[in-house]
Amino acid sequence: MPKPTFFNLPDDKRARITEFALDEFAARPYHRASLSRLVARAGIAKGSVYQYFEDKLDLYRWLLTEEVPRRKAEYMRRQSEKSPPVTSLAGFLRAAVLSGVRFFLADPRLSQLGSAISTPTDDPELRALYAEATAMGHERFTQMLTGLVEAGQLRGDVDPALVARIIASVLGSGLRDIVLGHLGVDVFELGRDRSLGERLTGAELERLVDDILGVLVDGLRP
Amino acid sequence: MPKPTFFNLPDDKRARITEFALDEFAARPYHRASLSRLVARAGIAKGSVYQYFEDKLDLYRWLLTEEVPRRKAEYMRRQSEKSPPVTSLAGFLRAAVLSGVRFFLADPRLSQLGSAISTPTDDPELRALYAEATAMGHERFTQMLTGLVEAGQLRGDVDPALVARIIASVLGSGLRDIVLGHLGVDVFELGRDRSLGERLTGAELERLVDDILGVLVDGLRP
DNA sequence: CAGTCACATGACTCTATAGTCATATGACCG
DNA sequence: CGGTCATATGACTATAGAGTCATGTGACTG
Repeated sequence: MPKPTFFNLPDDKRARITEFALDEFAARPYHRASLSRLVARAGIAKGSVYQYFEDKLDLYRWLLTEEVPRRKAEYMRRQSEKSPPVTSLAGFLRAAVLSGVRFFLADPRLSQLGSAISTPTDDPELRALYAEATAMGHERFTQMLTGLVEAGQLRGDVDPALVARIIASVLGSGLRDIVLGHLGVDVFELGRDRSLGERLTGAELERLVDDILGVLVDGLRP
Repeated sequence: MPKPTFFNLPDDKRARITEFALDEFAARPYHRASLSRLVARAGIAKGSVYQYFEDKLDLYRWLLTEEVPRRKAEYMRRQSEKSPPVTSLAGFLRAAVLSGVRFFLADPRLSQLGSAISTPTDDPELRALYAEATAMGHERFTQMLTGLVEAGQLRGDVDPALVARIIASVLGSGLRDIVLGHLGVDVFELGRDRSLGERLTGAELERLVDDILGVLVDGLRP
C-alpha cells in the first residue's frame, strides 16, 4: 500500500506520477521497468518514490490491484450503460468480446498491465500477486457461466470451470493475439502509438467478433 | 550461430553445457537468465561462453531456432509413428491436442522455451527472433487447415487464418493454462519438479482432451 | 521571529549483470 | 625438445538497477 504521503500529494502531481508509472510498467515487464527511468521522466527525485511507496513492488501492486481495476470497472460501467442487459449465451459473449476489444484498443496500457497477471513468472512474489488478482476474476466468471447453464443457454455436460478457462483463453490472450495479428502490430507498438488501434474500423471489429463468436458458439464443424 | 569451437567440443561437454543452458533459459525469461549463473552451474569459465557463442543472444537464438525445434520434431515423429494417420477434423485436432499436452508434460523445459516465442516482449531484438520463429509454425498450420476445409471437414465460411489463430490460442497458451490449472501447479514449478506432471493420469488426460475438443468442434451451445 | 513538520532531493552504497582480455594449459608436430 | 595453435580461465571493466540517507526547503504555528 502506498504511504499516506502519496495521498497527501496535490491531485495533479499524484496524477502525473500515476500516468508515468502506468507508462513505465505497461511498456516493460516488471523486472525491466526502471524506477530510475520513471523518476527521470516524471521529473521527481529517486528518493521521493520511497516517500510514496514502500518499494518497487508496492508501487506495482497498487497499480495492478487498485488503479487498473478501478479504471477498467469505470470503463465497463460506462459501456454497459449504453447497451441493454443480456441473458442469452450469444448476447453475453458478444458483449464480453466487444467490450474486451474496445477496452483493449481504448487504452492498451491498462489491458497490457491487466494481462500481465496471466503471464507466468519465475519470481515468487510476483506469482503470489498475479495469483491473487487472477483468482478474483476467474471465480466471478465461473459463477456467471453456471447461471447460463441453469438458464439452458450453455451446455451443462462439461465442467463450467473448464469452459471458463477455454473462453478465458480465447477472450484473453487469444483475443489480443487475434486483433493484433489482424492489425499487423505488436502490443508494445500499440502502446506507444494509440492511433494504430484506429485502423480497425467499427465494421471490421463487428465482423471479427462475429466470426470468433460463431466459432465459439457453433464450433468448428461445417 | 555458435562458433566452430562449440562444435569442436567433446560431445559430452557440449551436451552438458546445452542441458544447463536449457535449464537456465527455460527457468527465467531471457533478460533474467544469467550467464554468470549458467557458467557457475555448468562448471566452465565465463570467458568460455564467448569462445562458443558471439554473445548471450546468440546462445539463446541457437537454443530457440535449432536445439528446441530439433528435439520437438524428434518427439513428434516418434509420437506419430505410434498412431495411424488422421484425416478427420476431430482426429486431426485430437492428435494435435494429445501430442501437445504430452510434449508439454514430457519436457516442460522445452515447451516453456518454445512458448516464449508467443509472449510479447519490449525488446526489439527478441521480437524479431520471436516473429521469425512464430511465422514458420503459423503458416504451416494454416495450410493444414485449408486442406481440411477442402476435404469438407472444417467450416469454410470463416477465414482459415482466423480459425488458425483461434485454435492456436486454445491449443497454445490456453491448453497450457488449462492443464496447469487442472494440476494446480505453475509452469516454473513443473519445470523444477517433473514428477508433478505425472499427477495427471492417462485417463484424466483423455477426458480433459475430449472435453476441450467437444467444445472446439461442437461449440458451446447445448 | 523561531521552531516544527511534511515533503523533496540527489549523491551514494551495494549488488548484479554482460562482455573483455592478458595469461595459462596442453596436445600435437617437426 | 621447442614451437604453435586451439582452447580455458577468472579477474576485471563498464553499466545499470534498487534502495538509503543526510541535508535542504518552505509553509504553517505559537
